[in-house]
Amino acid sequence: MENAQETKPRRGRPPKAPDDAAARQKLIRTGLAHLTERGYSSAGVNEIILEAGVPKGCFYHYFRSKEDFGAALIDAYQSYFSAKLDRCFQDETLSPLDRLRRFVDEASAGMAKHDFKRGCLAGNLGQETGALPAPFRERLQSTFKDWQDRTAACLAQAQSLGEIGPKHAPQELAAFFWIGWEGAVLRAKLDRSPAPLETFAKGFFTLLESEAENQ
Amino acid sequence: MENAQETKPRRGRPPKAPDDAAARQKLIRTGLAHLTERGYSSAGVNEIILEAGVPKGCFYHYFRSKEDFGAALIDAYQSYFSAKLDRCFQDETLSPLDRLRRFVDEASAGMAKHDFKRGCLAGNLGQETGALPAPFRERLQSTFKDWQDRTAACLAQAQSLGEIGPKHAPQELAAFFWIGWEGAVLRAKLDRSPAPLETFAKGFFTLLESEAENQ
DNA sequence: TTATTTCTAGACCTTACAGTCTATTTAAAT
DNA sequence: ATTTAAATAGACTGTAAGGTCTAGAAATAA
Repeated sequence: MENAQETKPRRGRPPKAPDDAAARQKLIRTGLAHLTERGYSSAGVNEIILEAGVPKGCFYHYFRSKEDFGAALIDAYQSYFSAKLDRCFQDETLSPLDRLRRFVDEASAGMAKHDFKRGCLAGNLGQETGALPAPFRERLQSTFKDWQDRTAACLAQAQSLGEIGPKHAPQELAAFFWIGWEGAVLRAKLDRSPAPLETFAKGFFTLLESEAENQ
Repeated sequence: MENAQETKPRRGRPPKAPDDAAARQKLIRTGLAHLTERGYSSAGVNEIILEAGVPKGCFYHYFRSKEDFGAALIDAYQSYFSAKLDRCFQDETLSPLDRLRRFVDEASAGMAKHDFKRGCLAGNLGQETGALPAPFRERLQSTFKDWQDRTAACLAQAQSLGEIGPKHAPQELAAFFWIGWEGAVLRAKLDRSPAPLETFAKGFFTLLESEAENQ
């Protein structure tokens, strides 16, 4: 009666909400650092727990397996990144196109902060598809779809404001953007340089400009 | 005297030229299949020699280590691919821009032949940088530089023939192309679909067209 | 033939890895 | 207090991986 939820209170120590579990969070953070740098296959559970300062039993208390952990990392990255996109794409102080530019700048700064040694988790794992647990594929695809949709919405606004022309569908442009952007992140990592990000962004915005001029 | 090369003939069984060594070639071919599909880290020497039907001692006769093998694969892929580019970019029956289109079509057909399960070796390993033997990085970078240079030469021709405008430098465009193309290959592998290749190619050629119109 | 070297062959070794097991400690309900 | 379950702790296990070793077959100069 006094309990808001209908579940009667069980005896024993109640489980922490996953978000509060410090050890779990530490594992996720450390795991993201490792996987964005090394990918899934060559990332070791032992290394990760060592760096996180969490014992093994604890890892397998929160995650059934490395695969389960990997899936959790994809989800964590996906929501972290969606939030980042929203922050940029819903910034009312900027024009829609400038919001996209803001994302590009922030992402670039983010890579710089780690000396261009860390890439995009979705890109890394996407490339590893052939070596990954099968369920990862769908998760990664829907991740890209999500980012693409948010980007398309931003581009649609730009289009309705006349910042870009009506020549191409926003969805098509957004698809183009994410295809190329992931390639740019890949090269930035390989070259340890922001140049590929800039090169791609410059080309992409040139494409958009031409769209505006040719309408 | 009768020997063309100055090296005096040694006793014992003479080493086969690497190109003739059937076992070595089989290993390279099988290795390329595995690494384009799974990358370096998760590809197993044992699996490869098993599929190649070559005993282990034989592998370590031709290659000092997995790393050495990987380096040989990069070189093999690099020269195989450069030849492919030359075949396209020096096709006199086509206009320069159509040569690039030919490359896109051939590469797309190549991926389709393997059900989009195999990607680009350089792209795969580039993404794995953080987990790779350090010397691989430079090798991969020079691989991309080589492809980019060949592509820039083709675009320069297109520019001198007026197929594209003088707005951007061919090197810049070629850099943009390879950044995005590798991203497209990544996504094509993840999606098991030619769509990303087409989407990127379409956008890229649109960009070039606008270059022509705006000159 | 014989000496010498390459190439083939695969059993074996070592290490690193994901995953298990058994305690112990901590926190809440009774 | 006592009971119950969560969370921490880390030694241990089994296997798969890269790499070594030794032996023999094949090839050619002497």
